[in-house]
Amino acid sequence: MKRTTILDLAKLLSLNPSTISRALNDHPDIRPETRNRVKEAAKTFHYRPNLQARFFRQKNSGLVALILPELNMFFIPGLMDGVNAIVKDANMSVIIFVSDNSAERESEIVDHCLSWMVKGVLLSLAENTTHIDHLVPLEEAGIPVVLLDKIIETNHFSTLAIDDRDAAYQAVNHLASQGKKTIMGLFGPAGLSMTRLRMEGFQQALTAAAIPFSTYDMICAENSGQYISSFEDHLRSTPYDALFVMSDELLMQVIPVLYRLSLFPSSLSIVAISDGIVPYQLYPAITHVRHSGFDIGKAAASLLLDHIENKKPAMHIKLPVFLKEENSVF
Amino acid sequence: MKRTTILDLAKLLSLNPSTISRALNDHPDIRPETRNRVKEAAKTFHYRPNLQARFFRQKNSGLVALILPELNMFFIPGLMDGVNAIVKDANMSVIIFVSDNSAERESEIVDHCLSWMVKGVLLSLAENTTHIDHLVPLEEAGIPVVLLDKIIETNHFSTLAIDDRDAAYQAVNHLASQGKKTIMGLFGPAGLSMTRLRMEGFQQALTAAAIPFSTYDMICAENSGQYISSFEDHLRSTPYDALFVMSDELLMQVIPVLYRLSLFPSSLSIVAISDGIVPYQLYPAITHVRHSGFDIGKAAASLLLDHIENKKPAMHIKLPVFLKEENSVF
DNA sequence: ATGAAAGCGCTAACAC
DNA sequence: GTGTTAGCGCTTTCAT
Repeated sequence: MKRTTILDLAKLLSLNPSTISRALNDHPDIRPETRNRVKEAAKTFHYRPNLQARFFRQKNSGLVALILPELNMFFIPGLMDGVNAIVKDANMSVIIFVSDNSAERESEIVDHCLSWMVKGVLLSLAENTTHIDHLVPLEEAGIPVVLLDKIIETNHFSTLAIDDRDAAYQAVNHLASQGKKTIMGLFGPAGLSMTRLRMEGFQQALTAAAIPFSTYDMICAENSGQYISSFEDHLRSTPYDALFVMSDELLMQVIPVLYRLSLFPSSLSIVAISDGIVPYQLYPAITHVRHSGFDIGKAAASLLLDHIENKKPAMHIKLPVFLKEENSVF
Repeated sequence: MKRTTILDLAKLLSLNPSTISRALNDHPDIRPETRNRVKEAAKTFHYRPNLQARFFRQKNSGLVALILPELNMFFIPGLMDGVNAIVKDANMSVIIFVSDNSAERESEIVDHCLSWMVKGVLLSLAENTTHIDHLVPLEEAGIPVVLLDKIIETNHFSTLAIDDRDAAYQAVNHLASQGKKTIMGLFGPAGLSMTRLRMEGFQQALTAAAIPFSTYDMICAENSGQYISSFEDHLRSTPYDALFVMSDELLMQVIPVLYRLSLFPSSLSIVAISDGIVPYQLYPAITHVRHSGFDIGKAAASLLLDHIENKKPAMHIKLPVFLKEENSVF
């Protein structure tokens, strides 16, 4: 059974294809009577627009690309939800790509987005992406890009992330204000700008609190989780009174270690940067600086739509974050 | 700067557009020499295929739709990852939709998939979807559908999920084999077939172990989490020696309650159906029947591709699950 | 091994 | 307010 097309409807109603098209798209020129006739016929004959044809004709795609380095349980679902909420309200759809944290793959995906003629790109960078040269073709094609979460600041594209430095600062400042002196910071991959900023915030807070700082108080755990065991050895041999953890991912890895060493919940104060779910799995709940994937997704998608509609200069947005303090009383 | 098209290349090389097209697509008819000339020109002039045009011409879209009821941190990221892994290897892309657990929205999305001329649909049903009438148009259009995770069994479409009944059976059987007698089962929304099957497995295991069963030993928590508090009251007043939790989502909600009542980790044995992450956040880790969103996503996407390539009858696949026992020794 | 030509379904000038 | 017409970029018969 062939699919009903605009031409079919045109013949059926002895009208011109363009009239059908206009009627279906609520063009003001069309008489309401005609419009209704057309829409009725469309309904009875199960007409469905061929988006492929429409977008081809219109030289755009109604698609927003979301490129993510990986799909994990932290942050990503919320982020996607936020993106989706905004994009669907703009009558567009989300086409999703995963770079598997590979800069080369990311580059291929960007190419593919060009081929798809997407209307915009939301991109969270792969871990080993060190420059944004591969995005130049998007810029040349006039396709707006918003970098989110894992970003590199550049004049060419807007970026949106939380205020990483301040997040770490607030967290560590809280520990300092509790009188904690020996503080261990646990960080993610050292290559990420996100990590560097959080390390800066960490150090700045220590400095501000006049807490003597040595590099031994920071550990960068690369992706694998194998570093966690060296971290365990370190913890075993060195007494800390507080621990700063820069992400939910690390928090989740480190918690079993702390249980094993009986450092949690009793002797070690913990503060994390978190989306606020994992901290409540623990008892007592963990004080954390709260961020939200959903908010970031929403904000980034809104910004992208803004860029799609109005050509405007790139901007760098830092979403503020707030400390969510938990009572550590038993 | 206009985008380079096949026509541009044709003029440039004094060849016919069709030759260019064939050369770029490695058609065997084309002489290697010509092919290389064309590909070189394509590279130097930054030719990018217009997928919109190609797919329009070919009457398909290179898109697989993934329709999910919601984006949560359990299961979904893994599922998406699995889907994506398979789909990208088949040179197709994933277009994602979220039904927000609304049957009406799901219906609209299905319509939209038709308009997109997607090559196949992976669908996890909304909570209040009770029939699959809205999928008939897909069937009529010859677009394969695979229902996954949240499913309704039907003759019309393939389904893929874990063996829910067996998962619950194994879990409760394990508790029974440990000599547990008073067992509380915590379940999700009663409307889901997934829930009903897990309840069946729960009861069957109790029956098999000759454990007297009363309906008071089961609670269905509807989505909101407000039921959790009534569950807390119930737990406070009734002494159980074991708890079965049917999902990670519930497990995560219930853990803080158990801590609060001091039922965990000491007095109450817990078994859950889980993807195996949350159980290790706790100490001691929780014995669970392990399933995997990634595996389900991969299997469902593979099945869908199979349906896309070869017209074959619908099948119902139940992925097996296994008990992952943890030592509860302190 | 390459060329010629048609057409996928839709929209947007431009006419009337 | 509706019709006419052309064409988006690509693939694919069919012919040579």
